[in-house]
Amino acid sequence: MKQRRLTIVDAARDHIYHHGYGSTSYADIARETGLGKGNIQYHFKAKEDLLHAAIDQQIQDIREQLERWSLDCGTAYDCIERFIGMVEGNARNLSSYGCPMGSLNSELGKHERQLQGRARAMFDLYLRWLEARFRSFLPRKQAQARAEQLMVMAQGASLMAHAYEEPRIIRNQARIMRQWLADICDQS
Amino acid sequence: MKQRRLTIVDAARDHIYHHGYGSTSYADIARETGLGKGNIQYHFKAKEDLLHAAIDQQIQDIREQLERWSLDCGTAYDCIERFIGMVEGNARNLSSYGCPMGSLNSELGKHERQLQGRARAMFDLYLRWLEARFRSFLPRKQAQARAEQLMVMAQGASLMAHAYEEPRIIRNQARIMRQWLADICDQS
DNA sequence: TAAATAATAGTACGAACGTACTAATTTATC
DNA sequence: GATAAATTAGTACGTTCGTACTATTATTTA
Repeated sequence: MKQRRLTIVDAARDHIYHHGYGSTSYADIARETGLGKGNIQYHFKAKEDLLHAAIDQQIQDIREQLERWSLDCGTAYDCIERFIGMVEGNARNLSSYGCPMGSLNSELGKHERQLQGRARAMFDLYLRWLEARFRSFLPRKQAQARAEQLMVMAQGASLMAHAYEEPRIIRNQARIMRQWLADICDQS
Repeated sequence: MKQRRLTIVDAARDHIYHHGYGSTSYADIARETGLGKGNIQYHFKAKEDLLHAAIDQQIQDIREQLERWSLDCGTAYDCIERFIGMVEGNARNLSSYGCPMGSLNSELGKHERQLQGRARAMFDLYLRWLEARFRSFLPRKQAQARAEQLMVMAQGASLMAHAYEEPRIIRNQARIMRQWLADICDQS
């Protein structure tokens, strides 16, 4: 049954996001899904498999989200602003638990470099998508630099907001990002 | 013997920075200091005490560093640039292990909110110091916002550089921060 | 120097974890 | 409806961990 697998992965994503990968156990997933511990292990032999599946599903979600944005938004400017809007819209979760990508990368980078490589793929998706949008009105190298800078600001805002448990920090930085984006467009 | 305590705390700081608090055990500290496990526990009854001591010592280091900078640097502009220079100078470590403050806050924020409060004090030191420097040429609210923004950029740069294991990201962002600082000074 | 205190090492214990394994139950297939 | 496969639950095992405890050695103090 495909549905069962999805239930488990969803629970794993939530628990990893809220408590970190190292503090997520089979017992936790079993409790939160109401399934037996052995059942979880039947679907995911090793704990790493659970993490891979959680990341893969999140990558899929991001892909679909970016495709939707590409269709919905008119100009490249609107697309990039949609990204900023997403950050601001998640202010509460970001300040409570940090960024799902950022905090996972931070944790995995400490000891499990191989697993971190998978988590990094999430950043790649956003970075490449943003870079493509910036290329609508900027040369290649500048577009790359701007995409990187925007991700830096978004990640920094998430981390600081999480440290202070302060959604206001996200909102302040979102305003700054919008001004920053407008300035870039004015210049070009 | 005060020296013994310091040896343990130093080892704890390094290990927590490199592997995270959750992946730091008494056995690890014992191995890296060459002391017996029971001895470590004699000096620090609970694991939390070890973390508190590590943070306290780091806070002390930051305090002394900021005082030194306040004396050494001429203008407020120089002071702030010294901060940016520190980030850039640590590019290699930051890309290998992330920021000691940022990654610790990110980890503790997930489950141990009380311990995170102590870690947050490190951010406060830098933020207040930067804010005081910005106030040399900016009104209070603006100085506060600028300090926050600079920390956001520094933390975002560290996190992204760590995710990609790429010191280049730190260096790129340091250049952007310098330009950003120069623009602020021009405007005022 | 003798007694007391501090410091050090080692071990024991209970809990939690990832994993392996087994048995039972459900679902699918012919 | 019988047989095979997939699914589910539960348990057992070996390891690691934080902590508690004991014994031993070094240091201080009177």
